[in-house]
Amino acid sequence: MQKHVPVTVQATHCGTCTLGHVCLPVGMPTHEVEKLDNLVNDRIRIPKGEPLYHHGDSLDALYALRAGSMKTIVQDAHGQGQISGFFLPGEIIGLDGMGLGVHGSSAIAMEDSEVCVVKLETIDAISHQVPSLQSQVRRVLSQEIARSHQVLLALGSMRSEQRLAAFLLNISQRMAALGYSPTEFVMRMSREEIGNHLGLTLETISRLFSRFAKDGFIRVQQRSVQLLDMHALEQLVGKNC
Amino acid sequence: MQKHVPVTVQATHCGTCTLGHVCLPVGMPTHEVEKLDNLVNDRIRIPKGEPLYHHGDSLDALYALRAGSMKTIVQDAHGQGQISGFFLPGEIIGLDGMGLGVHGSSAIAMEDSEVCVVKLETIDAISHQVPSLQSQVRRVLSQEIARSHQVLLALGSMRSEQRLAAFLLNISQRMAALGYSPTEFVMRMSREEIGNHLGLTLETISRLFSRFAKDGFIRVQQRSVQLLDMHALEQLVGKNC
DNA sequence: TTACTTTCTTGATCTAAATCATTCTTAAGT
DNA sequence: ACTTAAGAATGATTTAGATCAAGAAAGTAA
Repeated sequence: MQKHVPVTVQATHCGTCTLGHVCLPVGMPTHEVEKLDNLVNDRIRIPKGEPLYHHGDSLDALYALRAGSMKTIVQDAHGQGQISGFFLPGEIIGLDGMGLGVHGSSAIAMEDSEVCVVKLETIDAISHQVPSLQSQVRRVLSQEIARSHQVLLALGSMRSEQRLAAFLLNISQRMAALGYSPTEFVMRMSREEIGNHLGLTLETISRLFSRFAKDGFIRVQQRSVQLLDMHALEQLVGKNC
Repeated sequence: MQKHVPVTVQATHCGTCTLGHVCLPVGMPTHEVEKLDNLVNDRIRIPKGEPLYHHGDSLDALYALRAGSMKTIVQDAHGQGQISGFFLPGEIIGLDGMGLGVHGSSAIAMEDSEVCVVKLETIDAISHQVPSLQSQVRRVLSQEIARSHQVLLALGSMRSEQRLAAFLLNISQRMAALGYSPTEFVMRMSREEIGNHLGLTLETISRLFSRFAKDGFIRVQQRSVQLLDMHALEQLVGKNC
């Protein structure tokens, strides 16, 4: 399934990776990060639209998104799926299904992307020398839980406009963490994908974008968004009425 | 916040606990489970309606539900929360927020309950002797992710009747895992709580129960439910039309 | 028992968002 | 450039589920 294009010659180590401050090693002291040289078993390039893995594939590794962006889709038995998350560089993919050893979702590249492959057995091996690694893995796992709880909150108890506002603010925050502008960014996903993720239709998303723009909250041009009034968006999410 | 009622005298160990086959030690060889004697630091009784922890409380342990049932609530900034999950004996609570060290949700007992307290540092300490413990923790964490992805799927892409059917089947499955009847059980939660969890109102839940009963899928009497036609419920969840 | 509270059911009405339908944009291929 | 296709905006209509409202059960306390 996967297109293995191991970028071997000049293998990047966690110690030298520019994403260290947002990826798996977040918060680890520098001298510990340096011990993670052999953590990444492989790096894979995934062309736009191609899967990193599919629902049902067996699993023995997790993936750190190094470049590009991906989406994960939870498959419904007989229907089309629900997009459970969008991923930006430095974020970890493939955390569900670690229990059963089988992926519970599919991961698709939204643009040409590259991931670092971290095998579970490698994690266990390295954590003999670097005990804090285990807690790092726990951290990203629990972050993923917290993340999906936030989506749950949106889907379960927010109205359409609140969902989109919360979504935009979330993207903004993650862009900022990557060092990009929190107020101006290009979204890699279509209206339909946003709608799917938020439990709405593409028409509703489109209308909301227009309305937010009319109200002066944002400026939209295709997939590039500019947040003009983040406070208004925050207020929108906050109010339960 | 917590009512510590350490059941000290005859402390129960994982090795002798009857929930071993569904709880943290699932799948571990017996001789390894025996080494978990000191895993449980404490046991706490939580009376009905009382919190085990609250959103924002600092966190240094996770909890294994030993008896009773609990619900976890994700708090919205200004409004009331969304019930992110219902928990049965043997299930692990408090997995979100492990990253930040702060609980991202609140856990409330739905009936008089008892939990085993497992401190994170104890886990790390014991995993020196029992290396497989780390992967057990990873397993429950990723299970929690998978679980909340299922809820996400329900909230994002199912109609009301499908959500309730999926919910009933899920409870059924977990009751079966505990050795109870999969077709006849008493639910600890109110219509309102079910509705909240599924992103619906209590009226809708009530109407759906009535309709399912009329259609011969189930029999309901207050909170005790009997699944008469599980196949019909499965079909209902499956069809996307 | 009675009174009282909480939970549940059922009906009537309303509304947010879905669906259906059409035009407009932008991008991609020949 | 022209042609075709995919994505997006916007209007018209429908509908699933919310909201409003009123009783009926069931549990609890006096």
